[in-house]
Amino acid sequence: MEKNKKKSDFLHIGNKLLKWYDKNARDLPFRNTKDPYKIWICEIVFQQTRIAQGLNHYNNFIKRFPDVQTLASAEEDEVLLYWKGLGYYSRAINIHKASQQIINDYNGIFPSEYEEILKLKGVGKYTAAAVSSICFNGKMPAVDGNFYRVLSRIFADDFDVSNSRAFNYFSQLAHLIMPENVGDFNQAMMDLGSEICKPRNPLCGECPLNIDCLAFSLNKISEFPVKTKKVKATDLELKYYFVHRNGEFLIRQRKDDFIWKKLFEFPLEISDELIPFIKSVKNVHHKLTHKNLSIEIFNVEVYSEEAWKAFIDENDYIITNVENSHEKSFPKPLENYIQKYDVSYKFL
DNA sequence: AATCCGGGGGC
DNA sequence: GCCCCAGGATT
Repeated sequence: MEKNKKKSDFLHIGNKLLKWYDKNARDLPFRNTKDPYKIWICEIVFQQTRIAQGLNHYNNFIKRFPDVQTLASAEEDEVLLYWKGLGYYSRAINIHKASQQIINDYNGIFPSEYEEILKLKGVGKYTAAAVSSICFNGKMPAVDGNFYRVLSRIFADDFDVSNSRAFNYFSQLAHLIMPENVGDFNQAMMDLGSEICKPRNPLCGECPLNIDCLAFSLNKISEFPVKTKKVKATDLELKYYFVHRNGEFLIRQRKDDFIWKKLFEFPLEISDELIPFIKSVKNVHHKLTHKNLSIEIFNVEVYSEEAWKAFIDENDYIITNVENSHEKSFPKPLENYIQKYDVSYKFL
C-alpha cells in the first residue's frame, strides 16, 4: 500500500456505505440486540459459515443457552450436540470453555474491552473487533473475508489475501474508509460483501460504492481479490463397525486432535470373535473441504450375549440406540447412516 | 509462516 | 470439479 494514502481522501466511502446500510441492512435475529453474549455466539457460529447455513443452529443454540450462565453450566456433550452438522467442532468446545472463563475470570459479566475479549478461547482478532465494536463502541475494524474482497476491489489492490500479513494489511486499508460508527460499519461491510460485492458475479450496478471502486472503473472486478494458495483435499479411508444387538449399538467419543473433535462414532475395529456376525457392508463417500472421505460401514449384528459383552468390556464402549443416539453428536456420514438404519424396527 | 479443521451452496 | 464462506489454534 502506498503510504501517501490519506484518510481524508477516502472517508466518504465509509459514510456512503453507512447510508446504504441504513436502508439495506439484512433482517437477522442478532441485528436487534447488543447483548455481547448473543453477538459473540453469532460471530462464532458464522465463522467460515454462510448465514443461511448456520441460522437454524444459531437460533436453536440461543434458545437452549440464552445466556452465559446457562452455557457455562451445561455439559460439553450437549454443546456439541447443538453444533451437530456445523463443522469446525473446536468452535463448540472453545465456546463452552470461554463461557466458563467469563464466569470465573469476569464474574459472569462479558468483558467490554477488545484486549479482554481477545483472551477468550476461540476468539481471535476478527471476533474481538466485531463484538467490541457492535456492543461496546469499540473502534477496531472486523477484518474478515468480506473486508479482503471489498477493499481489494475498491483499491484494485493485488495484495495476496492468503498471505499471513493480509489481516494487518487490509486493516490499514479499512482504517482509510472507516467512519466513527465502527459497529455499523463492520456490519455494513459484511452485508455489502454478502449481498452486493459477492465473490462471483457481484452486483456492481447496484453497489453504492461503484463510483469509488477502482477495480470497477478499470473493469477488472474479476481480478480481485488475489489469492494464490489453494487448499487441496487429501484422501481419508475409514472402516467403521456398526455393532448392534437387540436394537442397541456401540459408540465411543473421538479425541480432540483430528477431525470431528469429540464427536461420537462407531468402533473402528472389532475382535475376531465378532467377524462371523458381519452381515453386510455399506460404502459411503463424503466430500469435505479438506478431505475426501471413503467410509466402509460394516453391519455387525451380534446374536451372542457373551461375544457382545466381552467386546464391550474390552473396549469401554457406550451402548445406545436409535432414539438415544439423537442425544449425541455424530459426524454427518454416521448421522445419515443411523437415520437410515432403523435398528429398533429391524428387531421388532 | 504454514497447516489443519466441516459442511454446504453457487456456478 | 472448484471456489468461498461473519476465522482461530496449533506447530
